[in-house]
Amino acid sequence: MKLSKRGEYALRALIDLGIASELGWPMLQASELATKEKLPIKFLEQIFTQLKAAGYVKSRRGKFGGYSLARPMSQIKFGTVIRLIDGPLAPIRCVSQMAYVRCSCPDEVHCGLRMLMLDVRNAITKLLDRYTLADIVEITLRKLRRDKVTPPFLSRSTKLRSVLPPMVNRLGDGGLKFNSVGPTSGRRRK
Amino acid sequence: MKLSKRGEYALRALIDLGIASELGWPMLQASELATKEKLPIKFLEQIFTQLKAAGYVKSRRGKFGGYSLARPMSQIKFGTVIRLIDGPLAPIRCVSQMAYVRCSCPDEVHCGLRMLMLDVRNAITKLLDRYTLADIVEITLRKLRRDKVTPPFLSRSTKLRSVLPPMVNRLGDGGLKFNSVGPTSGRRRK
DNA sequence: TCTATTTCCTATTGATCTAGTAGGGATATG
DNA sequence: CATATCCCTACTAGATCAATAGGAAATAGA
Repeated sequence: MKLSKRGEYALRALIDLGIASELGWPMLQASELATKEKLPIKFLEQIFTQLKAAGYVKSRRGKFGGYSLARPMSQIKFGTVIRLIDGPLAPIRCVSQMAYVRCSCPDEVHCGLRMLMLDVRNAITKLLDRYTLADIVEITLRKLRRDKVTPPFLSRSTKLRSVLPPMVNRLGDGGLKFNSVGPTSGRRRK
Repeated sequence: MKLSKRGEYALRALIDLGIASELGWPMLQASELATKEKLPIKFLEQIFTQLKAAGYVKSRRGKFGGYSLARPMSQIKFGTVIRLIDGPLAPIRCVSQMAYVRCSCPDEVHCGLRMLMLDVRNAITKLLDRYTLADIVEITLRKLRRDKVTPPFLSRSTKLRSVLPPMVNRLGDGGLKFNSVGPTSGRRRK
């Protein structure tokens, strides 16, 4: 039940790439991303290599090079990316659809643990296989605008446009039902 | 997104202990459980030690010793057990309620990844913190009876009662809504 | 062409975790 | 006392994680 750092950085990178591109900045440099999000550069490079090999990003090298998304954000599902980097989503292999392995229990059909874990698996994949990069980018942008905050990797020194390009807003407000966040939860309305 | 073997065996042990006890067999031996479920004995012993220290099981040693549940099954939640053995349920610590740790991202409130992972965490805990051992044991027993199967660890050589004791059946059929299982999915009705 | 900047590629490493194994001690039964 | 059980400590081979290191190849501008 854990996302590796590698996986976490990969998703962060994709999301940032998505946000930047949506704001008219289709290409980001690894170093840029690393400093802003405080990730180790060399590690991030490795991750990009992996993402590139899988067709999620493309790159340009040399001066003013960088990485950009290689396909439409609406076709990048989180589940698929996580599977690529961290392996199967299921808590135990005997409930994995994509990478099933029989377990050691004598009777799989009547295994209570399996029933429970199948539900857990389904709950996880229901979210991760449904939401795409487009969804998350959209929601994040909405939040950022609502609170009048500029995403950090856009505070570039040179050539930063003073006015943000008009944003697409395909969904009505409240389209996706993310639980509102609130720090560590606990009490909410005082 | 993964349950360790240690965690898996712990849950298996508890479930079997629950089933056995519900059938009038309050105590099981580690060796017995290990052979029937095909788990390494010594490893299982270690796990029992841990479960005992946390108050889930109690033990009796010497000849005819064994392990039994130390508290009512309805008070044993899966989430708690897994947290004990495998640590936090949340995919990343910054969305963990029980073991929150701030992550490296510059702005937690506007972090898209965090929003998504919070949903995943909630989906997981919603299941694991709701279902108790009592629930799973009940469902499993129902399934076993429906299909007229005897749980393997009850096929003990000596002193096995010929007639199973009357079972409690506190819930109407279909009370808990587990997805019906079906082998590896794929095609179903040929 | 030369230099600076970027991605690309391969190898290595220290730390931690996983899934056990090993060996024997303490305790209970008959 | 013999036997069966849990109890306790230590150890380990292997994998995985999260980087780090060093340089090669490509690109842009002077």
